[in-house]
Order: sequence, then structure tokens, then C-alpha cells
Amino acid sequence: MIKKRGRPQKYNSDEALDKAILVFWSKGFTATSLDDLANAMNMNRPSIYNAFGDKESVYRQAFSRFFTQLGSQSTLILFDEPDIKRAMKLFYNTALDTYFSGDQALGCFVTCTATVEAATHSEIRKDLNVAINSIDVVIEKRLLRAQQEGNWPRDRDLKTVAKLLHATLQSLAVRARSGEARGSLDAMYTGVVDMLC
Amino acid sequence: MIKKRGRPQKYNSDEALDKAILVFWSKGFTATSLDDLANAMNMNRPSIYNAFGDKESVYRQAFSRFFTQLGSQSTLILFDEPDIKRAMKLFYNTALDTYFSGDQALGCFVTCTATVEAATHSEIRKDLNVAINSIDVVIEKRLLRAQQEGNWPRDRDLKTVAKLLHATLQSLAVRARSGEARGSLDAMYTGVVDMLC
DNA sequence: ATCATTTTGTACTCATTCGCATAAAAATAA
DNA sequence: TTATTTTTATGCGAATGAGTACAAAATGAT
Repeated sequence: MIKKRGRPQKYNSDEALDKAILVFWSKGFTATSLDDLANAMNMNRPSIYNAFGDKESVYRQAFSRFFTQLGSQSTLILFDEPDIKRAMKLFYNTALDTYFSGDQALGCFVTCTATVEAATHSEIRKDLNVAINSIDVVIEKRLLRAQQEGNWPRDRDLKTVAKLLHATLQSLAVRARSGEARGSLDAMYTGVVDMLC
Repeated sequence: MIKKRGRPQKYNSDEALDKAILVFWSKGFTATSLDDLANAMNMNRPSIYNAFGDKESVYRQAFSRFFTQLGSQSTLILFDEPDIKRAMKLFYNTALDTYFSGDQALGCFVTCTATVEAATHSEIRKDLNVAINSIDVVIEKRLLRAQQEGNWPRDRDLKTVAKLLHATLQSLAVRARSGEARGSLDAMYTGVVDMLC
């Protein structure tokens, strides 16, 4: 890789985006100003525009990065563990680790910050819709595998269970941000998995 | 009732609050300006302050009014219908009627607009937490009644099912706002109720 | 050493924001 | 009619918002 010609970049793109995630995650899209972002990302506003485009574009890239990171991590866990009950519990536990990762529980970036904007920002609405569908699909695939491996009660409709398991994840996201204690949420997903899987 | 002395109020408090609900519901708390509210409520800013306090106070009153209206309506429906399966389906259908009531589906005011703000506005976080708990309780009570009336499979943990049914409601709220079609959501709650109740 | 290139950083514009101060308007009471 | 009360309506002020223009800085190429 050849070195670029001009003045070197002060920032690292991925690190800067990670910082942007933190700000948007806490304040939401609208309440986050470009000054907030510039401070957190250690960039000035023109550099942000140059690197990531306007505010909505920064947000959507933050969204995408968050979703890819948590999503790939969760999918791995889901498919690594052969027992379906244990896999689902690990899946929720990993998500909750993220939802409770900071000083304050912020829940899920996607569910808790994109949903408001969905009504007025059509691109964000599409991103949200795609994200939701992809989680439906991942869970369904995992249940299908369990079924094929004989690790599944055959009288239970797979698609409906997948929706329920996804709904549980969404509920955990909202409840975490609403101030509900981690222990309460651990109890919730444990009960759900024991009943449904 | 004695007539008040000074210049008569131009607005009706409840009607004005209903208009405020519509604006907050669509744009969310932060993106809604006092000018937006003033236009929608047909009041000027000083009158809004006089009647409802600052922006956060207007929002919380709108939140409370929305929740009371949809909540009391839903509770009635839930307890009027004796069959638990039919009651739950009517419950979801009523909620979806509200979620899809405007030109564009906005989902649930509470779930879709309060959740973001919960991280930075502690009063809104408390309001959200109280609302969530109260829905847990209502559903649980309805299931308890079904159980007492012998309309419930005794081997199914009541509290967990209540959480699942609530999670389904929250999921419908988010999915509606994300652009998912009404028919898809009708199918979702139908499958859920048939499986769980 | 000078030029070309790229990024940084300051400063600017224009619009919008919230909250309030103050005057005008519309009603009742005397 | 005049005074009192209550609300409406206009407009101000200080702050903050997004986005951009332009100069300074820092590098590689010649």
C-alpha cells in the first residue's frame, strides 16, 4: 500500500465511527449535534463531512457498524452451541452484555434509536426494516437446524416461535433502556427459552 | 360554573393535547419544536408555557394522555371478551388500529418515541418504566382470570406468557413503524395467540 | 528547495431554537 | 363608562443548529 500524498489523517475511520456510535446510542439521532460528534470523534466538522457525509449519513454508517458487529457476534454464538436452549440463552446474554455495556444501560442502538426516526427518515426506516427481517431470518434458520437435528418439538410452529424469540429480544432492548434491572431481564429470557425451545 | 373574568381561552386543553400527541408521535420529542407545537395546537408559545409548562412537560402530558386512552380502551376489550384467545386477538387488533391510524403507520407513541429519550431524560425514563410495568400487570391479570375460569392450560407459566404477550405487543409497535404491512402483523399476533393461549 | 496534494482548523452564513418581556385584545366587575 | 383581570399576540435576545469557504499545515513528488 502506497502512502498517500497530502497531510495525514488525524483520525482512524473505524475508531471515529465507534465514538459516533456511542453518542448516537445515548442521545439519539436528532439530539446529537455535529459538535457532539466532532468532540467525540476527535475530528472537526469539515473532516466529518469529508469522511462520512452529512449527519444522517454518519448515523446510518454508525447503525450499520453496530448492527454488523453485534449481529455477527450473536450469529456465531447462536450456531456454535449445538443445544438449542443453551444457544438461545447465550444469544440473549450476549445481547444484554451489549445493552448494559456502558455506565448506563442504553438497550439496543437499532431498536431504541432508529425507531423514532423511522417515521420521518425513509432511509432509516428501510435500514430498520432490513435489520428486523434479517434477525427474523437468523433465528428461523437456527430453529430449522434444531428441527433437522431432532432437537425440536415437531408440533410447534417454527416461524411463530422465531417471531416470539425476536420479540423477546426487542422487549429486552426497550426494557434495559427503561431502567429495568439486568437480573429481571435474565429471568425473563430464561423463562421464555425454557417455555418455547 | 361561574364564567371567568378575563379574555377567553382560544383553545381547548384536551383538543390541544391531542394535537400535540400527533406531532410528538410523528417527529419524536427532540425533533418537535415549540413552533411545531404552536402551529398544531393553534396556540402561541407563551400560551403553551402557561397551560402545559415547558416542552418536556407538554411531552409527558401527551404521553400520559395517549397511554391512558389506548390503555383504558384495550383493558376494556381484554376483560369484556370471556374467551382468552379471542380477547387477546381483539386486544392486538385494537392496538394495531391505533398504530396504523394515520396516513402513515406510526406504531406506539410510548414504545416508539419515549424509548430514545429514556437515556437522557430521567422523568421520561420513569414514565416509560411505569407504563411497561402496568401493561405487564394488566396482561397477567387477564391470564389469571382465564386460569381461574379454567380457560387456561395449567402447565404453562403465567408470568412468562404474560411477558411474551407483552413483548409481542412491543414488537408490533416497532414493526408497524418500520413499514411492515398490517397483514403481516395480523398474521403474527394470530400465530402467537394460537400458540400461547 | 519548491510544487502539488490532501487534510486540518478557523470562521462564517443563514436558519432555527427556547424562553421571556411586553403590548394588545377581550372579557367581567363596578 | 371605567377599571380589573386574563389571555392572546408580537417580537426580542442569546444560544445553538447544519453546512461551507478558505487559509494554514503537513506530507510526498520533482
